[in-house]
Amino acid sequence: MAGRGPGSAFGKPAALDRRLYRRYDRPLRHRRTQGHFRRQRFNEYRSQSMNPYNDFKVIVKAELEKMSQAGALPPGLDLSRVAVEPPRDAAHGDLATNAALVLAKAAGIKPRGLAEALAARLRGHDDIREVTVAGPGFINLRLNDSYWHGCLAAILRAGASYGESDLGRGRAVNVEYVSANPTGPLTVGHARGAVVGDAMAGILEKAGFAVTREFYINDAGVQVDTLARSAYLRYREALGETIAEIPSGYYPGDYLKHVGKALAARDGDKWLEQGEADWLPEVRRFAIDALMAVVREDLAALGIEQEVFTSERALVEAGGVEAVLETLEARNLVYTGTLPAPKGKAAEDWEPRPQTLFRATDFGDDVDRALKKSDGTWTYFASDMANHLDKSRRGAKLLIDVWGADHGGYVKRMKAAVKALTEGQTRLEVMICQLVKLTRQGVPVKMSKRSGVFVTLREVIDEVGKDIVRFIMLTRKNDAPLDFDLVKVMEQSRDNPVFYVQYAHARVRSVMRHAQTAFPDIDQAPSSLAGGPLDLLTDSSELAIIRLLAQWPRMVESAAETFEPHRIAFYLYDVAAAFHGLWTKGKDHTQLRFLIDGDPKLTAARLALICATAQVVASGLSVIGVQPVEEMR
RNA sequence: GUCCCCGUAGCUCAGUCGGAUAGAGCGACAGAUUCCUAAUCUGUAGGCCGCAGGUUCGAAUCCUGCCGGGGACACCA
Repeated sequence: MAGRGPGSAFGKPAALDRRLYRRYDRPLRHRRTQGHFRRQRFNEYRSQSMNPYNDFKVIVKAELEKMSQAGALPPGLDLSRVAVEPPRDAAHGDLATNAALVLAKAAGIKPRGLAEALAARLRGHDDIREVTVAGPGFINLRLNDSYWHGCLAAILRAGASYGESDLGRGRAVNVEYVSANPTGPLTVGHARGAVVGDAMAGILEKAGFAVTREFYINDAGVQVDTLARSAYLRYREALGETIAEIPSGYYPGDYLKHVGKALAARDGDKWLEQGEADWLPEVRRFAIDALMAVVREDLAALGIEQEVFTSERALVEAGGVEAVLETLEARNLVYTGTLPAPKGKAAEDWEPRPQTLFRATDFGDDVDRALKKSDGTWTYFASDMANHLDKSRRGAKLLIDVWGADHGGYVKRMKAAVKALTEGQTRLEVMICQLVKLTRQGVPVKMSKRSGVFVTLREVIDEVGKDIVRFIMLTRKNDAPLDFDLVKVMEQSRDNPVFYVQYAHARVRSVMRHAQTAFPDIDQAPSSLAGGPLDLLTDSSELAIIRLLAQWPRMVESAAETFEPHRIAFYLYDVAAAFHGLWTKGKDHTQLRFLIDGDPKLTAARLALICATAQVVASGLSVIGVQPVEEMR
């Protein structure tokens, strides 16, 4: 109906996709680990990184290697499944490793026994305060407070770059999103895909990928012909004709009146007496240009700027589909055949018809797919294959498409196509976005592109602001339906995550402002705060926040690896909750307040903590394209 | 009929490439405000993780089959 956009929500990659991704990534990751290892050895006195999970994974693996060398473990064990993670329950410790559990079988040692042996070795480490073996063979590590203080300092010194990783190692990724028919302004339906795609791009950038943001303009189908005819109607109207009613099958929206007027202003009545075949191509081109300008403005209002806009029509005219055909024919993947009738659907008008087909079934699809329509022109699928081949040839070995849920049935064939066209060298990941249910105080707001009374994206942005739109769109997994209530998202309460997170940031800024007057001698530059007496931070709530902040890099990586941008929003909510908790704790226990009269040292340490908190919140918001606020009023 | 997604507390949803006693918000109940923004916070109650098998030392997570909800099923985009 309208490009790929109108759906809205994210999709969790299927199991098969996860496996594909891992295969693609494994050798690289392995190398990365080794690199880490070398660096660690090379620089033994380096204070520490900002990622305890990576640091201690290296340490755990090093101890395992030593155990192998000492004969306590068989040589050549596969350590790839060894993980160091936050324990499910913070009461268990700061870090937990599953090493004993995953190695027990291959080593022929009982998990508990292996765990005890490894634990004994880890007990010698400087930063580790306590090592316990629990459950079936988990090893829980508790770190010295000084380690976390060092972590906090490192976070502050890293500044805006904190959370960046080299997961992507500069590899090119193409993220294609929105990709609507240029037949009208963007609607709320498009907004989710737009936000999800743009946030995904931001996350991948943070994770070290070279990201291209792309928009594929579906300007070659019958819908843009309809657009042209609708615009032509408005053109006649602009020249004085009375159009009583827009016939069904035409786009009725008022926005086309501007197009009609603009065309009349430019060309006068030169198209009035001509036949459709003569005026249509030019009117179409004119209308598409006009509407793409509107679409770009709508995207800009959302804070989205895609650097590549690919026109389907231009791609086809440049011979893109021929390139596809050539590639496929070289591999004998094209033939003429007749597809079976679709089942379960009343297909009275169906008739067997020989078609030009792509052997999609060779690549996991359910049925071979048509490349040509009955009128001899290319199918949308054929030109979309050209689009994907083109993207791949431009260098991206990972392609991400963000589609609406109504295109879910299209995923298999496009993946098959990419596999065939690139001989498995390029991977396609499709993020499916479910519908957004737009309501106002619980009452559904209708949106229908053709009715002319739809709710445009612009209207929603004007009403609630782009930052709220962006954040709310990421508060659900993309493949789950999302409720968007125009009133609720403006509420200032804990159950409104946007507010809650923004408020945490604003509260920090508020304290910092107070500190400026109460403690003018404290230099608030993060690098200065990092040098403060951080060892004064000893309360469990304070250390809990540092641990949470230390998870930011792995949050970025996990969101990138799983293609799940919503994780960022949930993480930020957790950080905000920890901060608000500490704040209120200071109500009951005044010694825990951030600003302590007569104690500039403790105050400086507390400022370092909340400054880092605000920094991570701001960093997270920036990754998903939301502007942090200085105050809420 | 086939394929894809989903099914977790009364409601809305998290659950880190299989791990420990499955978490949060809302709602309910009980509390906290001379003090940096109470726009917040603390606590209590509430679960055969749709059902049944299977793989595994170990399953909400992986596999199979059902049940229930949504979406897609030649030539549209």
